[in-house]
Amino acid sequence: MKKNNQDFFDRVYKVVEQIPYGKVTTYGAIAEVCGIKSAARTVGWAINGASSELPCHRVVNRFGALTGKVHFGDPNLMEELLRAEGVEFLEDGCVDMEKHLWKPKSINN
DNA sequence: TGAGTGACTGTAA
DNA sequence: CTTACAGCCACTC
Repeated sequence: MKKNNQDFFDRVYKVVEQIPYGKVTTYGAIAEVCGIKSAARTVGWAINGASSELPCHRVVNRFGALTGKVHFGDPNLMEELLRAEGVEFLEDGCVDMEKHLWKPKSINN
């Protein structure tokens, strides 16, 4: 019962859309809210096939590193977008998770 | 149908 | 401490 794969994608889209301005979240957090915390890798796939309207630049790995920046077409674009939103970066090139980490809540559809 | 890959994470050595 | 391996789920060849 219930579709699984498609539903997972749909959930990912909704979660990413809920990311507030100037905030970021992690793949694991999204996957967990989607019901499969172990599917962090699949979250990346879902975002990869998502619409351009999706703020995928606010999605980073658990370290805050912009691992998906290469998929934006320009490696600097992701960082520029986040900086434009007021997101601070550490010397490591990672997002300041302590200040900008946003924990997604239940989808609640 | 089966094997390989990937925008991740966690544990082991 | 750093490096390697395995697990997880969905997609493509």
